[in-house]
Amino acid sequence: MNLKRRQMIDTGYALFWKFGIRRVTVEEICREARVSKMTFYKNFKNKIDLVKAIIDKMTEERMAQYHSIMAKDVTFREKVNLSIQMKMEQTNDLSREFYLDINQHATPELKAHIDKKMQQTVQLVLKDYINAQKKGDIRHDIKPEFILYFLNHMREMINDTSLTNLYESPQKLIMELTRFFFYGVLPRDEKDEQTTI
Amino acid sequence: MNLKRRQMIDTGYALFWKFGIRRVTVEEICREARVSKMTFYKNFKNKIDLVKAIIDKMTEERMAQYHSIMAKDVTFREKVNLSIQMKMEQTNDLSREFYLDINQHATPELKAHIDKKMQQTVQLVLKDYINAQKKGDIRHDIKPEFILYFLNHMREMINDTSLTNLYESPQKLIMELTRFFFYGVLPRDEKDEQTTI
DNA sequence: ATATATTATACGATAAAAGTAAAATTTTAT
DNA sequence: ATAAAATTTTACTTTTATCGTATAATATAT
Repeated sequence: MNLKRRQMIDTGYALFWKFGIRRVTVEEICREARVSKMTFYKNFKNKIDLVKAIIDKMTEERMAQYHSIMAKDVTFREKVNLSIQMKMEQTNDLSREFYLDINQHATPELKAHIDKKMQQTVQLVLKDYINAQKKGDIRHDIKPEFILYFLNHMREMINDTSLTNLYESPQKLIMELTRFFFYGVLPRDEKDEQTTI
Repeated sequence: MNLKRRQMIDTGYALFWKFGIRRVTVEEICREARVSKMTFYKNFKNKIDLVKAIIDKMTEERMAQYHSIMAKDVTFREKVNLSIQMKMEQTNDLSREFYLDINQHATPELKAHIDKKMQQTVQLVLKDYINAQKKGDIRHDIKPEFILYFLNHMREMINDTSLTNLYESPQKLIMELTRFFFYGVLPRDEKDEQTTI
């Protein structure tokens, strides 16, 4: 019966989304989730462990969504368009408060966990792009390792204030990066709906 | 130089609005307001004292707004119309978090202070309505205190889902309430621009 | 009926926040 | 330029909140 677990993850997500991590107490989550503190600590090592579980759930859901897009019977470019859309919607998953607390206040342990998760998803996505390259959907003269590098460093760029300052919100920057990544990769000869100067 | 004081009140308001009172620390307010802790405690007895100052400022501003409406050279009906509009806009002044913390977590001292403030403003508005009644702008057989009660509870009604569900939009409900307020209060013999069935 | 899960309560340890004091620095007015 | 006032810095004590755990009591499922 992991109903309770789900409840804790859901209310944890809701509260963290609103107030960030540090402003929310374990007891508060328990109260909201109608769960005793003991069951909380039976399910999670501590608050950070809950954050991890939440992030895991989020990334799982994202990956499922991503895979369902990649499984569609449409052109690669269309898949790319859909995943851009997806990414845009997902910017709402992490509120500013949640995001700030993770990046500024997170323990090295939590950061490591997030990095690991990122690595995993990156590896999966990379496979798709290597395949796409074989099929000619991506330029042949681009190193897959560069794509990997770029994907790995997107978060760093998002945290780079000199970059974020150029945009009205982190979300806008994420959109820009994503767009740049995809459209910088597409082969030149496949211009279908794009118009030039 | 009460610039610092204003800064503290403003950032205090902003943070309390977002997170409620208990989730915000004095040091955080100082950091945000670019003010040392010492000047905070030179200006305010404690955090609750800052909350009081914020509430005082809010009520002052509201009252100023109200008085500027009542000073206009328009009919009483129009004045009431404007003040109802004003009240509806003020829903954004107190966030849900701020409101909850005040009502659930407030010390008896703070509650007393708020009650006192409320009483003062109520008395002022009451005067206006008693005058209006003398001038014949309001039915003679209605208690002015009841009018105040009704106006004060309009916001609550608008937040009552069982009521809002009856209307296609909150605005429609506001219109309904306003219309109800007028027809129930205005003297029968003064029907000017209204047309009947 | 018995194992398992969950809660309620109480508790000590720890960390965070509140609040104070004194000296150093900056601002402001003269 | 200088004295007075305001503000900050630093360091500190006290208070409060939160964490995390132990235990006994209660509920739930098979």
